[in-house]
Amino acid sequence: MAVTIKDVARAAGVSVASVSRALNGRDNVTDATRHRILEVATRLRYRPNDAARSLITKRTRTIGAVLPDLHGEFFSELIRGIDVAARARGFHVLVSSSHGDSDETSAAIRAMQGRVDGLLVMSPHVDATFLHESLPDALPVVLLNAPPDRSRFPALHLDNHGGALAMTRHLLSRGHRRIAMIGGPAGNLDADERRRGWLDALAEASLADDAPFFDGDFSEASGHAAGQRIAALAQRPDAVFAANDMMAVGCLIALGERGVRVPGDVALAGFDDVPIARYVSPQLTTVRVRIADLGRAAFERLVAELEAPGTRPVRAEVLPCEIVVRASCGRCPERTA
Amino acid sequence: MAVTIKDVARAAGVSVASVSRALNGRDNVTDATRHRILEVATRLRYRPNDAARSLITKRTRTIGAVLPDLHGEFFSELIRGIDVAARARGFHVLVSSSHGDSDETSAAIRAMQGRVDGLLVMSPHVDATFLHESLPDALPVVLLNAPPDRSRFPALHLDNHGGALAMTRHLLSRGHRRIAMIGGPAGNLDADERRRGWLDALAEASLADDAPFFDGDFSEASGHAAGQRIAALAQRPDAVFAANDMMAVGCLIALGERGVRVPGDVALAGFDDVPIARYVSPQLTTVRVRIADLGRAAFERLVAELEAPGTRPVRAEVLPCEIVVRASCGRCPERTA
DNA sequence: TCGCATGATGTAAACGTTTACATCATCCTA
DNA sequence: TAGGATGATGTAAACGTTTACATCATGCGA
Repeated sequence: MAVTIKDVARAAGVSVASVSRALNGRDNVTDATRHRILEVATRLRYRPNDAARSLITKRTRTIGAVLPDLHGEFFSELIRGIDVAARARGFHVLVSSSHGDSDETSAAIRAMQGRVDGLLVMSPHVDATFLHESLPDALPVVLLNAPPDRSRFPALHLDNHGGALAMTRHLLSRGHRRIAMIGGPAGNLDADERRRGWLDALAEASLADDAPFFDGDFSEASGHAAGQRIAALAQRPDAVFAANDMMAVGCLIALGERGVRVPGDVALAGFDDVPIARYVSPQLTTVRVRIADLGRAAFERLVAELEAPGTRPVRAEVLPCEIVVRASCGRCPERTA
Repeated sequence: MAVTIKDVARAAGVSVASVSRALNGRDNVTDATRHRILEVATRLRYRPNDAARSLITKRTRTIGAVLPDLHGEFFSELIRGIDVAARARGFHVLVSSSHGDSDETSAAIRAMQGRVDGLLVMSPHVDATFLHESLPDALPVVLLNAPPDRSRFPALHLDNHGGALAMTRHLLSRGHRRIAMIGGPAGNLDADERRRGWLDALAEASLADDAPFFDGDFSEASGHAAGQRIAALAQRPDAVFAANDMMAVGCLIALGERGVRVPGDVALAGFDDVPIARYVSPQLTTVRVRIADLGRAAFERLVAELEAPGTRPVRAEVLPCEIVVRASCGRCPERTA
């Protein structure tokens, strides 16, 4: 049988109330008493029972992270960011990596009810309405990279639009005029925003009209397919901007197979800055997203909500990206934020 | 105020005991009563309070996963494997990605006390003694890729030795005689086992004596450095077996920079089968480890311990690896298990 | 010296379950 | 038909905390 607060009280010759007060740092305890209690508690290796505490405080000091099927690096970095921030504040993290469909997501959310003080939810393609049904009004939620809507939930986004805008501007500044894009899966928010950034930058240069766009789905294979089509084009683009690195890598390989040189014949850029980006040849120019920061920021936003519900406006925050210039878009030593 | 078991009892016209029995599937409840209770419970959207339940049952239906700093793919796959298995059995997963030092690991373990029914702990380099101090005797623990010892904990291992043995044998079967290895960090169990497998295979062919060994630390940079030294060697090896894929990639790049062709001049193999392995050129021959399976198996082992403590012998289980033959070791169409 | 404010400490209720035990109705057997 | 076995249901204790409230001692001003 584990040692309880009663054992500590008895051993210290005080009441359980005093033990509770001393251990929770309340001020209405004599220093002498507190000291004695603390000493006894450590000697007895006392550990408060979280269940009993939660039962009465209605707090678990645990948050849930509900994530879709993410590629390894994104997933691990995100969890890492969340976990580090959570630990710093004495919170625990319950994970659920839901595999795609929204039924499973809402099942996971339901299962977490009562075990968590709040939820971090990432669901890049589903529309948020199902969330409103799955979630009890009382539970604080922060959305990650979720579609913008007039939701009652605060949300955090990577600046997909800004990153794509900056990258396309960069390519334009290098003298490229005909800049193609390989897009991501239909209905994916990140993909849409990246496409929008690309288009906006082209529009600034009055080049948006017949800009070549190729469908993709974020997979290396779809990038490869797009690369093949690009290689076969009568009028090849000066540059190709893939909506993520995996497609850029696929495209790079396809171009190589067709004898199209990068960056000699065509410049190439990606998005995400996955580790692979540094290992392909030429190294890939890309947009770096600070994923761990996204996780950390989301957690902090959630904690703010927990500690002072409703005090901060429910709005979307945007985390900046930075472009990372490497060899695949030609010799460009500078690195722009 | 949330709806409690009392509300359900009142609405169904029975006692709380009957509600509890009905909801927990006990057999001593009339079908009629059970049905009525269930109906009322769903109508009222009743959700049992986990804290109250845990308080009395001493169970949380949650397990903790304490993981070191792993590369993205390994981390996410492992969590995924654990999570899927856990969800199937109605368990939750508390994660903690400790960043290296064992102080933090044991802090994480301590923090999880009382919140979890059992622990999955991965700590490839620390010696397991500190675990014995950090862990209460009562808490079931399964170790992942931990050093073998006369521990009281069951453990699961990837078959690092077997994988390296199989890969080295494969290289030998392709006619390579002088097979170098780039090793992993000192004191790392996986690295040691892989080296041992390589040595054992060489010993079988009486080639172990002056086999070239290069130090590495699992980083791409250390592989690159080793590659440079290999390229500069007067008597180059026929093949290089890197203890992980990242070092193999680094080595590949270094060799390419020095004009050493792979697989023409030297064959190359790695370990892990990370996604990058397929995207380098030539594609990398490597040892595939089924990480999600490792997570799943570890969870199942832990659950077995939870449900029938001490019934299964405390011993180490080993999960097989398979070698994946690609272009980097020359044209070898077959794929061996 | 009395009464009162102040501050430390104790008492006990409450949180929402599960479950041992008591109770009660029903059915079967003698 | 009495009485015992069986099985459904109810009662209440228990789990280990936190916290509102009561109590008590102390010090201070009048």
